[in-house]
Amino acid sequence: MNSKTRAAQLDDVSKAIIEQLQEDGRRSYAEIGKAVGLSEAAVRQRVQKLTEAGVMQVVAVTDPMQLGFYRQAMIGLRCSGDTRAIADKLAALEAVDYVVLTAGSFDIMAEVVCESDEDLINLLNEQIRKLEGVVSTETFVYLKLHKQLYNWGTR
Amino acid sequence: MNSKTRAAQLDDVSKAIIEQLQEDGRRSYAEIGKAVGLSEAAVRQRVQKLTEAGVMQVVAVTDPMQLGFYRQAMIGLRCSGDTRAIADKLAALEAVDYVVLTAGSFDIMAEVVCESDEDLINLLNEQIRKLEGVVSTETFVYLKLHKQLYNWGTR
DNA sequence: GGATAAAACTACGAATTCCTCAGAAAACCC
DNA sequence: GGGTTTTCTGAGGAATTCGTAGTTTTATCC
Repeated sequence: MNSKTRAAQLDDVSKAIIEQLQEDGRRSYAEIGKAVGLSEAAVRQRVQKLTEAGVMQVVAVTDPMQLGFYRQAMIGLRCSGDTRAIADKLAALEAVDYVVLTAGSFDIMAEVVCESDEDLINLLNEQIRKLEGVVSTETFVYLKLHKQLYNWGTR
Repeated sequence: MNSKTRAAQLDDVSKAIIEQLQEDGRRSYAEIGKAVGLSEAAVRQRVQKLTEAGVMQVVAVTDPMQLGFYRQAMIGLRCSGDTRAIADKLAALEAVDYVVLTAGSFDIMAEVVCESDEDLINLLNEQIRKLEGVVSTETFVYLKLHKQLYNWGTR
């Protein structure tokens, strides 16, 4: 039973808790409790359950630009053979932070984070395009990140 | 002076703090202090500064699948005119959680989160493809999310 | 429908953490 | 060197979290 693929229907209270933590991941259980109408302990239990179930996790997210990674790109890959195996190898690369199997003119899309154009070129030629089964790639260099949200699931 | 675009070089201690919070965004300041060799108050001050500077934020991230959004896709857009204006309009759509201006055969790439195929079709036809300046779109439906990381910036 | 089991919630004391502030140390700038 | 700013530490009190026990609610089974 893979609980990661099926939706456990969340009630409004759990959604409200998630919303609170999407605004501020360090907000206190007590404060969240006040906002959603639950005791502190109940909020704590729910957060623990939601986290264990993989529905939600509280983490720090950073801005690549501010950390010296000046070049980001989305790479579309056309492949032969088993795309899952290729996706595994892509996922193992340090510079790759996002990999998804897709339907369409690309079989896989991967987002990469690099320190410079040179790193990106190296990554592409030395690592990605040498993978067996990768037929061709198309690179979309990021000019400007315009929107990035983490708060779906509560609308 | 837009501090959001230039990297303020982080020292190793701040990077270590970020790593701690990437593992668990609710870890206590005292515990982080022990791990990085700083007092609890100093950790708190640094976290506050990092957050205010936009280098990092601690938030809850959720799994769309577990929340009933069964259809995700990346949409590549070819546009005429000012792509920034179009990106703004895309960003304003609820179902759109990620918008980036790119160089390459697409001018904009947008990730969307929908509850069903029908929602996706509606979104595409009623909202996105009706936007002025959108010449053509290509949709890459997600088959399987393979990797999703939030811990660049510390490698 | 009633008994039983499981799950979710509340309450509360103890332990821990957070917040504020004052002062020390370090870094920086003429 | 003197002055200024920034960063850090330590300490006390306030607030939060944790663990646990007991209660209520919900679900299950016959």
